[in-house]
Amino acid sequence: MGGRTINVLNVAEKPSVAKSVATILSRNQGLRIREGRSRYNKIFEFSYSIRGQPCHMLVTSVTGHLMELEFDERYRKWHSCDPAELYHAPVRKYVPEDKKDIRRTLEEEARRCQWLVLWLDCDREGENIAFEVIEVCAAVNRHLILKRARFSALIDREIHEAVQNLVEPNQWFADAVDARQEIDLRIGASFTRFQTMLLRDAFAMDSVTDDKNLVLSYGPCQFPTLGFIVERYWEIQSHEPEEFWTINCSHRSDEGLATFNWMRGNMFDYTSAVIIYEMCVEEPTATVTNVRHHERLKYPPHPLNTIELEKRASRYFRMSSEQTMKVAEELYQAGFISYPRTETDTFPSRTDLHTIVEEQQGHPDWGSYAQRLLDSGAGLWRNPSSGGHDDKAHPPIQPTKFSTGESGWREEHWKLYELVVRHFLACVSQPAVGAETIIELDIAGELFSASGRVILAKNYLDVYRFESWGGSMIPPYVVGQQFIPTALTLDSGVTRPPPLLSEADLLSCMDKEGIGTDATMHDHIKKLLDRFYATKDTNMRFTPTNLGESLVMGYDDMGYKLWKPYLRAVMERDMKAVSEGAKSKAEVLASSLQQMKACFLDARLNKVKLFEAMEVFFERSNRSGGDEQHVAGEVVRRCGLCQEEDMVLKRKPDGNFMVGCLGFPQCRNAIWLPGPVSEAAVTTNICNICTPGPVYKIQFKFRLLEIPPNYNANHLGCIGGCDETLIQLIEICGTGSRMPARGRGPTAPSSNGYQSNTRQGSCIYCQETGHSSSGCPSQLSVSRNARSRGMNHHNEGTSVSCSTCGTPCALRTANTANNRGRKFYSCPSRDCNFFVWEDSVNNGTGGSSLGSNTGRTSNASRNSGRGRGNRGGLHAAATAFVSATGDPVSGRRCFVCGDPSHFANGCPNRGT
DNA sequence: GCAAGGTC
Repeated sequence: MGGRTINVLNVAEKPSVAKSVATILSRNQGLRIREGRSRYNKIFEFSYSIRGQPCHMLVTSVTGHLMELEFDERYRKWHSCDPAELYHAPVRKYVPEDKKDIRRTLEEEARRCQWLVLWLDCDREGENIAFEVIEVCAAVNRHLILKRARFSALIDREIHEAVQNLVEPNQWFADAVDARQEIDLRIGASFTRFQTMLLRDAFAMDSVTDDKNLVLSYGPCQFPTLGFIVERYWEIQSHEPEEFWTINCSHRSDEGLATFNWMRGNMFDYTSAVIIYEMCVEEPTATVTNVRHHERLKYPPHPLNTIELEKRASRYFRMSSEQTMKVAEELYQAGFISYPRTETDTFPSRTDLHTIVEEQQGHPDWGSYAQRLLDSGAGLWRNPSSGGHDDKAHPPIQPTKFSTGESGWREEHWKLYELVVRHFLACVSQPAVGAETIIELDIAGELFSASGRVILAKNYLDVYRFESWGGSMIPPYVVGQQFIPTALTLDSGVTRPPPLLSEADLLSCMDKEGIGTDATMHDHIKKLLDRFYATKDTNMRFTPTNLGESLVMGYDDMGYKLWKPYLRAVMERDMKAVSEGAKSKAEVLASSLQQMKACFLDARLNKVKLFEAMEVFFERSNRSGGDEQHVAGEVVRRCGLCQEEDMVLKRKPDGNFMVGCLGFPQCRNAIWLPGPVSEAAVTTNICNICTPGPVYKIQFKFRLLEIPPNYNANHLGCIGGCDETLIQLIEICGTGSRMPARGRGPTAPSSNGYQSNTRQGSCIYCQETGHSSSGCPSQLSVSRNARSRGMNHHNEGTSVSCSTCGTPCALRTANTANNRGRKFYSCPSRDCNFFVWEDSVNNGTGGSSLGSNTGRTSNASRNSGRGRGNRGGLHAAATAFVSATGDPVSGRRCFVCGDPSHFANGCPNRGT
């Protein structure tokens, strides 16, 4: 090799990498810097030798993608074409306006170079950007020789090795991204245009926003993210509290107080709990059966990556992920922390951890801790653990410059810098050490246990002030020791639904299901807020808006998983196949676009489902103009709800029949007819049972294949409530409509149009289990108006407000073994524990068998939902069997009625 | 006026 000097154009993904590469390769010798056409992307120049070839090196950068994908001009305008055409409309890549100056720099420099070396990040997106750079440069210099530098970190050895071992750019990687971009664009644009144009003007959405240009966007990342929020919301709505019982024991001695928990945990059968409890009270002597001591370690966190930074900032400082990334970016730009967009939670082995700690020694708050870390005699140092993720591009987030705070910093800068530093110091520290004691008791054959913990060494907890480790003292006990408990109580509680999703929960869901990347997750969350699909409360928890819930409900009723993460997962698999050469880009594009187009066309055919879902929450707008004309039909009877208009038989555009009030949308009385109806016509035959009359009978024809064999295809039926055949067919086959019930849990099947109607054992009208549909008090007529926000299918009114927080409480129906059918009010607010049985409100006792309105489980037990065996706190629950003197033995009396002449299991007043 | 992905 050797010979005359060649010009080499080096291009990095961002200015900071260009600077690092240039600094490392030039060894800071003879490095010249000049301006490019764009403000941020400088050009570095120096001499270098690649495998003996003398080179004049020019190092510059882009800022991420240089190009965007867009439809051809003819398809840009929303009304320019049918959205279905967007699945095959021509697309092209172009350099957007704000990137044109970068393109000019590349063109100008490429003209005078012989080689182009691509220093883009070594991931799929980076490879794709590499080809964008190639496209621009090769267009002005056909003779350019193209090379790719592969590096995994910006350190000397890696960079020098990379430049001496240049490889070919990887077309497969770039193709995978091309496919992803095209699929995202076509699906996103087609569904967004479709649902925006369909719904925006059809419904009065002033309650959502005054913005007349509201866009109802659909995206393969934003919708699954919304789906997580809605799903949790539904789970909460459909939660049925279950009453449970547990025995608590406490013992106060000169040494202090010990609280023992029943080892059976929570028992859901009242009678069994009472019987066991009475056995304990009859023989209350406690014998200590076991005393165990052992050492416990609490480990520091793994090195910090983006998602953990976002989650922790949300938990510790209540910062949104979007805000966190903005502030982290600013700290990064100013050089205080390392690159904040990283998946890596493992320090590369060559990281000089000691130097980073040394830099922090002078800090007034954590400087002395840093000094202790460096003192080998203190034994505080520990080599950091590995979280097991490495994106091969960036290290974990760590401090890169010492600061005691800068004049331009806001509170968020302070907090985030402190988090990054303390997190780093924690990572290289020993775990906290605790001594735990567990004491086990036997009372009448029942086992109880208590535990205590003493922290022996705080270690990393000294610097990581965001975490704590509760220590609780427990008096000493010895095996064989006996005592009479100070209190032995039978306490009750009810299971609580899980909480709304927090921002940290949401990020975890997205991470787990592969929705978005660490650099974009916060964007998707913000988009949901910007689009009015969800709101975030002061506790950083997300609730879907009516709009968000309607959209998910609509697609769910079509039976589509468009709001689930599967679509993205399939796409991710396809991308992987393309990047490995197992499938071609064209293959993946053709198959997934064909599938998505079919899905789109089908969704459009079923658009009535979206309408119905929207009708649950929104009034029809006058502007609707009749996109969804209801065909006027024949009168069946007078509307019993508004008593002003007639109910008429209609066939919906999807082919299903219903009887609806002509007063729609003011009156929403509607009766949905069985799905298998193929024809229906109102006759002059008047039902002689149903009142108020007249109710005209309808001649039905059913599709034989869709109904059970013992039913006839032809049926003269009545919709007034007397017709068992009709009721049974609706129960068996479902209606053509979505059901009035919400609160569907994740287990609800939805593979066919009838799924929500075929659940066993519950009434199809009101979804309650206490009666069958033929005995439903609402009969066939269900007012869709009742299905408003915040009321689930158990709601019967909102006449009680929470005495704790004032929130109106829904009246619901219990479905527990002991209280089936019994009504109760419970506060919908997450942090409120208000609960009261309706009968105790009505008879003026104000309390319930739970002893008080606050007999709730604690926060700690909520996450487990129906958590059998959960030991959540029950401290405020009924205290049933402790005498005034504190001696349980002398105070023996029936738990149920208080009579000392018998126990609860023989009580004549006890319910079953 | 649509997506998601880079990054400033």
